Amino acid sequence: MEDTDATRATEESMRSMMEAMRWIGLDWDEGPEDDGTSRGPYGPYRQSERTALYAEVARRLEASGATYRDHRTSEELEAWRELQRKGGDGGPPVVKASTFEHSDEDLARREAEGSVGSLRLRTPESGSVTVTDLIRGEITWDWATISDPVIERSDGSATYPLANSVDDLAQGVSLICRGEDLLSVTPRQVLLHGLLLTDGLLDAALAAVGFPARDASWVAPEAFAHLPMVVGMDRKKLSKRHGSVSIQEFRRQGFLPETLRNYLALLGWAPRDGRERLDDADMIAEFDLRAVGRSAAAFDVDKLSAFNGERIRELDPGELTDRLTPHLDGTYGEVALLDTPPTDSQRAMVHGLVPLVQERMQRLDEIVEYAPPFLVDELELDPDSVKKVFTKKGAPEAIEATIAVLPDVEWSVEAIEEALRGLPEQLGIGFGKVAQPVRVAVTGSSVSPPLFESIELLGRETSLARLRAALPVAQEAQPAAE
RNA sequence: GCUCCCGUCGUCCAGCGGCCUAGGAUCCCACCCUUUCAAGGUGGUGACGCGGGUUCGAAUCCCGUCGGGAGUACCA
Repeated sequence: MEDTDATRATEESMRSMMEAMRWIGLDWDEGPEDDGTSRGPYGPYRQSERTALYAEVARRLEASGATYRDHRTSEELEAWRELQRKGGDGGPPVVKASTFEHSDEDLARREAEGSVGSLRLRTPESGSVTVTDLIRGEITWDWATISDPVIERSDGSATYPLANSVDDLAQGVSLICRGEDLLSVTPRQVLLHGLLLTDGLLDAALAAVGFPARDASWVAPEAFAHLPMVVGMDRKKLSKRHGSVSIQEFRRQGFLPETLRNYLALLGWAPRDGRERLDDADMIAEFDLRAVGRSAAAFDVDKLSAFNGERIRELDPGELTDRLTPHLDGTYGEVALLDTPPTDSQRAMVHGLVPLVQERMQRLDEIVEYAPPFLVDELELDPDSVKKVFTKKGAPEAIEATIAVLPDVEWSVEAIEEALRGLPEQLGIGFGKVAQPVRVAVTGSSVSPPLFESIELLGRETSLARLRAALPVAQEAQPAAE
């Protein structure tokens, strides 16, 4: 867990990240646990708990001459960079020991003033590095274009380059797989790996601070894989709503974790046979880093939604009922249509509703659009639907006829359908002219789950009560007689 | 500015010199089905950034160009 930046890595943000990973279904064999402990033989696994190791390594690196101290203040550095960028003496802002190391006098003066300075790693002044990336192939940089990184801040804390390089080796990391944004940081990482392995520097440091010894067979990580960035539909990187925050957001919106896993795997990759619908076993069996694409992928919520709807339709009704519950009891939203936990009758109602809504949902949170008529005592009629449907000629008659026929039908979907189907002929109008007014009366809206099923689910009493209550509204809405 | 990366339908992928008058998915449109909304079915619009090469033949190889992205922190 990379929490070397104390200002960003709060207890809360770390917890939220682990929760998000667990929800989406990513587990780990070795690493931190929720309760603050660790699991695995090469811990601790929070970088904030490994500071003694980093400091020990830094001392040894310093003693070996691989580093130098930089006493410049942030202001001095910023001014220098500004000058360089503007073309000051022609070069880009590359920090190299050759031009940056303090003279003996300057060093003495700064130290006398009490400055500690930060610790920079000396990178080669010339020559080049080539790293092999599983996704991008060979990439080469000239060392002259690479700045000497700060590996220890003036307050003594380790920075990401040091901490990660140490942990790569100390914890036996075999594959470094991360975003493309970290590609340019790779040269200094391999440089550090080499230094840490030289003369057993890391092993000695590990022993000195009492951390678990490395397995002797570990060398440097076998491979790097820099994955393409995921960007928004506007091609800008997913900054504002990224990371754990948006994962929790997807959860609230009712995306299934298995949908997210499937969709995310397809960003930058596709199985050989081109199938898009993959379960975990498929992905584990077929995923191949070498087949990952190299260009940034835009996150398309429409496509995600389509996938999600497909998976919702495949859930069995009992499972869907369970998954819907947190969207109805106020866990994820402000609307609480169910008690917590739901009563037996509430659960039965949701269970009965599931077959009616399953094929018309893309996200679980859409249940709040369908459920109210079935879970609420006092039905409110949607004004737009009233205006659109009740004003039509024949609406009150259709409702009256339904009221007349409903008390005596056998209470089944089929019988209800048969009874209502008989009405158009009797009234001399089309079936739509009957169904719509009845729909609005019973469900409160001109858009609802299938009518006969809805009536059946609501029950004879509730359906009749709603029809009777709506009748005067429909009569009122009729255009004045000429 | 400098360094590195990338460039096939709006979007995600397939394509690895001829099977491509470029395929699938999503989106959009039309039609069918239909009690509303969906779901489902059928069909359709839509792309190799540009310019040079190499080759009998290029989306596929090479060069250039343009465009996009990332990095350029005592953040990670």
